[in-house]
Amino acid sequence: MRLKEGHKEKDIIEAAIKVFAEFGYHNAKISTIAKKANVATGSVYVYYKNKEDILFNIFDTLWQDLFEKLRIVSDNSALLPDEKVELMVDMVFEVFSGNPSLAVVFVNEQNNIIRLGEYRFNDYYEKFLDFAEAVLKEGIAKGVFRKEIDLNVFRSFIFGAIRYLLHVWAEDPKKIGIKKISSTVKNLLLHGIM
Amino acid sequence: MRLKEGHKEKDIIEAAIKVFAEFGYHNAKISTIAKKANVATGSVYVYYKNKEDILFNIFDTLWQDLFEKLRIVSDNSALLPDEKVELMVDMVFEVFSGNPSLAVVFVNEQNNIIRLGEYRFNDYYEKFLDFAEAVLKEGIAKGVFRKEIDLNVFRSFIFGAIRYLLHVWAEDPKKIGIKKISSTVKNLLLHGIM
DNA sequence: ATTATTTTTGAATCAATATTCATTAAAGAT
DNA sequence: ATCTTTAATGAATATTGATTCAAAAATAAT
Repeated sequence: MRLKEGHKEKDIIEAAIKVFAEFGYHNAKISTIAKKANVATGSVYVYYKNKEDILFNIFDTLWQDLFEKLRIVSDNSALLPDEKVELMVDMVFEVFSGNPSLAVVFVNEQNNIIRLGEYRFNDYYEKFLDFAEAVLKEGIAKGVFRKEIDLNVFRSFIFGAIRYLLHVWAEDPKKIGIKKISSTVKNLLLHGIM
Repeated sequence: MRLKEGHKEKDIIEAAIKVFAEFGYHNAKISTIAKKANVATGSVYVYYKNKEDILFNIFDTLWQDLFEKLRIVSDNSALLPDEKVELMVDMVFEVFSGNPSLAVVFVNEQNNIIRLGEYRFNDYYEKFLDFAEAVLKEGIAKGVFRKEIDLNVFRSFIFGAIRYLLHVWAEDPKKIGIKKISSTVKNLLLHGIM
C-alpha cells in the first residue's frame, strides 16, 4: 500500500499560519493555503476536517507549548517572584520570536476562536492568567509586591500589554527588537514610569 | 413629498454595534442588524453603501470622540505629566463606559478594519499613540518620569493594556467595576507592581 | 381626493468560496 | 509485471449571505 508523503500535514499548517496572518482567518482562502503549501485544495481536507480545524490545531499546539514552558518557570521554587515575572515575560516573547506570523494569528484570532464555540481556548487562556495571578499573589505574600494591586486587573493588564506588543513586533520585526521590547516591558511592569 | 422618518440611520448603527459585538464583523449578518434595528434588509442599503461602510462609520465617530476628549486633557498646560496620564486613562474608560458593545467592537475589529485597506484608521491610531508618547516625553523632560523607558515600547504598552482591560470589562461589565479597573491601571502604569 | 415624489420593503439575484467526490497517480505487495 | 490499496487531485457542487431592484406604502402638495 501507498504511504503518505509525510510532510503535508505540517506544510499545510505552516502555510495556514502565514495566510491567516496576512489576510486574517475570515479572508483566508483554503485555495491560497493549499497553493502556499504546494498541495491541491482537496488535500487540505485529507488532513483537516475543515477550515476551523486548522485554526484550532494551530492554537492547540501553541498553547501546549506555552504551558510547557510556563510550568518550568512556575515550578522553579528557587526563583524570587520578580524573577519569575521577568522569566515569564521572556518566555512568551521567546515562544514567538522565530515566528512572527504565529504571533499575529495568536493575537488577532483569539476572539474568533472563542466565538467559534470552542470553549477550551477560553480555559487555556484563563489558566494561563491564573499562573500570572499566582505569581503576583506569591510576591504580595512575600512582601516583594505592593498589596494594593487588584489581582483581577493585574492578570489582564500584563496579558494585554504583552499581547499587543507581540503584535506590534510581529507586524514589523525589524522595527523594534524583541529584546528591547521584553526588557522595557519587564521594567515597566515592575517599576512603572515614575 | 415624503420625508425620511429620521431615526433609521442611527437605529441601524446602534443595532450594528450590538450585532458586531456579539458575533464579530464577519459573522454578523445584515439581516440580523436590520431586524434588530426594526427596518427591512434593503433599508440598510439606503443609509449605508455596504457592510464595511457601517463599520467604518462606527470607527470614524468613535475616533472623533476620542480625539476631542484627548485634546482637552492634552492641551491643559496646568496639568503635571502624571496627572495627564491619569486623566487620559480615565478619559478612555469614560468614553466607553456607557456602551460595552462599542468597546468590544473597538477592540476586536481594529485589525479587520486596517486590513480592509482603509488606512485612515491606522493614522487615527498612530496619532493617538503620539499623544501618549508626547506626555511621556514631557514627563521625562521634567524629570518626573524615568528616562530609561523606551518611548516606542511605552506607547504600545499602555495602549495594549488599556485595550485589553476594556475588553475584559465589556464582556461582563458587572464583574469588575470600570472605576476599579481604571484606578488599578493608573497605579500599575505609574508605579509598577514592586 | 388625487397626484407626485421619496421612502421603505423583502424576495430574487449574484458572487464567493468552503467542501465534496469521482478520478488519477503512486507505492508497496505478490 | 500486475494488482491492491491508499494518497492526492481539482473541477463540480452547495451554501451562505451581501447586495439589488421592482413594487408597495407613506407623506406632502395641490
